[in-house]
Amino acid sequence: MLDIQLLRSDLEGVAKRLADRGFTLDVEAFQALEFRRKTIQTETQELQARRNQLSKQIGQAKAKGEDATALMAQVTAQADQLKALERQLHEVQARLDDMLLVIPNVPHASVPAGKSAEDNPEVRRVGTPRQFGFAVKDHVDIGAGLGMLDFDAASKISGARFMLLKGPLARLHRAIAQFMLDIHTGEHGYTEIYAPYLVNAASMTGTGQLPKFEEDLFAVPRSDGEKFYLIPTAEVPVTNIVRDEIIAGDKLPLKFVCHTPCFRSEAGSYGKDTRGMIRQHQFDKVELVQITHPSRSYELLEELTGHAETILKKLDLPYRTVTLCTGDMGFSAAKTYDIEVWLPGQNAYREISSCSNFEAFQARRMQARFRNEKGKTELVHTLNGSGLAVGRTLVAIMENYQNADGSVTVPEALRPYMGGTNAIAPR
RNA sequence: GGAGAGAUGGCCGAGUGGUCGAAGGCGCUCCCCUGCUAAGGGAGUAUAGGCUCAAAAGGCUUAUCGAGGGUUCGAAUCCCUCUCUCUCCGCCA
Repeated sequence: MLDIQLLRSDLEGVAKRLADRGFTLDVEAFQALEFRRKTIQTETQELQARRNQLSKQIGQAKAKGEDATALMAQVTAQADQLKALERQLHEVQARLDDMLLVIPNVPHASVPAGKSAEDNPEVRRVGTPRQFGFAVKDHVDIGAGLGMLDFDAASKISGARFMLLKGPLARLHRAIAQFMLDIHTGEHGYTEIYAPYLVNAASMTGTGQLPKFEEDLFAVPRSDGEKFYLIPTAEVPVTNIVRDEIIAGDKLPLKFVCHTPCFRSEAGSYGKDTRGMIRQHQFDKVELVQITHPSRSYELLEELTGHAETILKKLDLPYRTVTLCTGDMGFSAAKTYDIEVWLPGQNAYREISSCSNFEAFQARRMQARFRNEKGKTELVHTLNGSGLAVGRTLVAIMENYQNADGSVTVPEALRPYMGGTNAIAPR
């Protein structure tokens, strides 16, 4: 959520910056609502002040044993009008809130302008794609050849966009997550979190998934008529740890790492990535979250992105990092780096991590604050990034470490997690 | 699933219809005293808004005692609904 003060003071400027990311801010509608709010609020508060004053006098009069009926009549006379105004004010403020909740974040000044993914500048490229002396297969064929990746069973059990792993490949999937958690906790100073996979609407609103993107989420009904939402990323439960909290300034930054399954309906992505495990309704991810002092959030975004990249370096997977341009950024982000891993089966770099600084956008929705140097409360900045998507890391390993005989070499860093196994071979 | 208790400021805790944004304590900040330490004395210390002001300072004002609704001239206090927490019983990985 943007600061309403910013909209009041620089509406045209905000509209212009939002236009860069393809969002049209309805300036007239905002101004009209603001004008109404101002008028009604002023009038309401005047009547409230009058009521409070008269009520006080009534109290004093009664204490002295005097007759207060005249004063009471005065309050009664304006009661209906006040009630009507309070109701209107309530309604206008709710509408203003609704409007604010669906306005995306303003891109940071360092974000390059652009319309789509094609305009994302590359920041760096690390590692060299391997030369294969044989015809490379994609992970679907490799998995089928191994007899350890079964989409038929998954579609029988659940439907499209699910997968089932077996044997050593399932273990490799588990090993990847364990490895990532160990690196981030042991070398990067993150605290491991285990969090709920079902969350309430307030949490989803806090991080920005609601109210605008409900169709992207899975939900389960509750007996009380409300619903639980399945988390689309650990960002949601983990960032909401600090919702409605005031954190001591010297505790910042908070650094959390959390491995969870992620559930996405993938509405509107029909036909995209239908082959393989690139785009699933359920996938695992190790997520990094930082809660920071506003003055350090951009510095820490670089650091966090580096933490995610470390995993790829340790796995010896070639990748590149791009800055998302204004037109390609997510709703809540002020700046995002995508890390893309090389997939020989697709002959392309594909997203495996997305690292963002949300500035105070989520913090304002969540009322997540800290006590600053002056002892005043101030909104924190929130950051997060995948460190990394587990399923896509598995894909990358299968494709980059494939051998001519259909086996897959286990990257050295993962062997301790695989009981010392060097390779996964067809059985 | 059944029965009961509770939710107040950064924290603890008082407050059952009137001048209560809220006693007291702790914590924190500043000052004083004391030749270290410890102790003592004083002052201050919630948040979010609105209007005003060129801006800042300031001034006026509203809301907030788990959430929402209601009663009342007036609600932390009374009524209703909901949420959450705790205790006991039952069930359970």
